[in-house]
Amino acid sequence: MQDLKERQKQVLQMIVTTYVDTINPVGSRTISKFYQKCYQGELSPATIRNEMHNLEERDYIEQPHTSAGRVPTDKGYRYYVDCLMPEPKVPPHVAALVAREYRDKIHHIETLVERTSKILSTLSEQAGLVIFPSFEQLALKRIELTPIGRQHLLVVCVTNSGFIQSSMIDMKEVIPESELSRLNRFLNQELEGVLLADIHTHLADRLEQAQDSLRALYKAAHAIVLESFPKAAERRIALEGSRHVLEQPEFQNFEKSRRLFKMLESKESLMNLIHGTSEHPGAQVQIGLEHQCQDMRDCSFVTAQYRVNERIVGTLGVVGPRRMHYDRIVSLVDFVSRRLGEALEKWL
Amino acid sequence: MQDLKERQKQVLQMIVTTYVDTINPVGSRTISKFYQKCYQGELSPATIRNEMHNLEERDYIEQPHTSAGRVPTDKGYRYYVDCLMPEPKVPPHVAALVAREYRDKIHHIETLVERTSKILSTLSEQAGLVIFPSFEQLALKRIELTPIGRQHLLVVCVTNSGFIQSSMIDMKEVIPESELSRLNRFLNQELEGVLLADIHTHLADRLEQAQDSLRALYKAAHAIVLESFPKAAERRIALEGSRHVLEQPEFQNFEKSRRLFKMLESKESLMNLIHGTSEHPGAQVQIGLEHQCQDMRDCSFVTAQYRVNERIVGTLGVVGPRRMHYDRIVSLVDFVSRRLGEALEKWL
DNA sequence: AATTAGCACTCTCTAGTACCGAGCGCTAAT
DNA sequence: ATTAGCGCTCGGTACTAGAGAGTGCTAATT
Repeated sequence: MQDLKERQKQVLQMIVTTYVDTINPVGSRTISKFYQKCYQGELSPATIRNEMHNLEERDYIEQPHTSAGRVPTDKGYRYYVDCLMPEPKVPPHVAALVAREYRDKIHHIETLVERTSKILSTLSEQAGLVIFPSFEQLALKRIELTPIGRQHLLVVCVTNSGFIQSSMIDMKEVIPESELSRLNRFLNQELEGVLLADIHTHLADRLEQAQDSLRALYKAAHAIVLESFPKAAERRIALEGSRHVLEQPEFQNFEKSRRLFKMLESKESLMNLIHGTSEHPGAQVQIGLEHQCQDMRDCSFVTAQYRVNERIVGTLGVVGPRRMHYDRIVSLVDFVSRRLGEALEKWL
Repeated sequence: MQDLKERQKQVLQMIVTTYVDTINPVGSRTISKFYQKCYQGELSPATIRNEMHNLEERDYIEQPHTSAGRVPTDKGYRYYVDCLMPEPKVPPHVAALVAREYRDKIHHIETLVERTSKILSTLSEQAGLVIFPSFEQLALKRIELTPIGRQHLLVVCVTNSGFIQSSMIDMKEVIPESELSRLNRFLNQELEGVLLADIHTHLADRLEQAQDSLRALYKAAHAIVLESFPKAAERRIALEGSRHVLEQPEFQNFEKSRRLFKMLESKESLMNLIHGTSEHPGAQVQIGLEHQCQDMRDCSFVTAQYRVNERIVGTLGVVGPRRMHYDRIVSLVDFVSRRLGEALEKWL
């Protein structure tokens, strides 16, 4: 694809920005006036019409119907986001608002995540969503076995960064106190520094190579670990402010809003759409059909990974109509993802 | 309010049921035919019109406009729910569906609650909601202090019914192992059988009466309890299937759906609406403006408390348009509330 | 006294029509 | 390469007419 001429870029940019602002298909007259104001040059509507024709031939814009103005296509938005959009910058008052939300101590990780989702939604005026962090990529610091009554064992593990994961397991047979504390010491020796994701295989490997004298110990340890770390921890999503999307004029249409809500309510589909996105730092944008999901063809996603100790632990972002203020939203999502990471690091 | 005549009841009942089924204001002709089918009697449209006139004068039904059929008012629905509705009965296939959802072991309480909410939503074809259980009204069985590293203390408490609540607290100063286990034993002696809600005041009272020798111990215990049981545990709500309400014809109207979603997204308002409801067993119904909330004037709530060991621990229910199948929904909500209670009891 | 047939009236909903205006494409002139 | 001008297309709005559903009222009937 050969690149666009300078003036075509200008026209495309104006079409995108005015369309995003006004929802009205943009006509040549409007652009002509706008051009005068922005670039001091003089261009007649007819000239603009010619440029528009070129842009339309190359699929950057389209007409909803004859005798209407032009509207950006997915490709047009994409070009805008990649090449035309002003450098994303978070305005100070937004930064201040976000900072204030994270200021006071938050006791539950749920609260933190849900609050983040709400921040995204309020400041973007779209739907905000946060996939709950997974600590699979963090290293184990210590593990603690506590008997609860006679029947149950509470397994608590703490990661390097101070996160706690606890679960209760049934014990088939009663393990004496002394045995338990030996097992506990053993687990800590074996597993300190191992990634939570690798604990299973680590123990399984060691069990195979183990001498007979240690086999029993390994076996007990493995059993405990197996039960207390469910293999595929189902990940939760916090979604806030879907009503904002509903309020967009393009979703007045009943059929469209129905489809949208079907999607937003299915956590699995949402997960698929935004979880696989690239690992590069900074925000990614998926525009319209780029994500291949017919039901969401009128929506765009702006997402970013968030990190703890430079390890990716989750994804967050914003869902809105294709017609969105990409520059504002991209900077917001990027900014919030960093703040959430920091908040998690400072958490305990 | 004097009661209705038998035939008026019949007419009102037919108006409610056919309106709920069809969304169309019900005319005298329709009722006349319906009457023939149900009661074998013969009544001309004109007679029905007279009865309708009476019912309208007494505010049980109203006309959207002259020359339209009749529609039940809040008062009309209320009379239907209180006096006319068939005895709520859960059809066997619904019971089976619900039972299946609770059959396999569920590891997290979040999963259990969210699944319940989804059940309510799917089977009612409305929005389902469950307020997370609060264990404040359950008695403490044991409490366990575990040091994590040198900085933190994990406080785990188990209720009579086997529920776990754990929280991590910062320690200002390092407490030696022996001191800690003494404290632990002490806490268990003091607090076994006390309601979670009363733990604070219980310890505070004892502290005041304590002899000097025990003062230090009480003080430490109180400090720990204060930090690990946040005073007002903010309660979460699981809400599923709001899209169903959106799909109802009466919410096609943009302004109405906007108002509805504003409400549904504000957990606090929802909480206020359904939390205060009566403690009687079985489902309660709030119809239209009965709940005094203008933003929800077109909605009804069907809610029920759910219990663990006969103690109320939470509320669940269904939100939908005023025009809903009250008999079906009431039986469903009542049924599910009992099943959730049982599931929680059998939980560990 | 209760019921019913008949009729005039009201109001919504739909379809059809006409018209306005925005915006385009094309051609010919600059 | 740019632009002025013209004819054309098409969505949106306003207006009208007619159909249909349903009522309320009156007078007749049981």
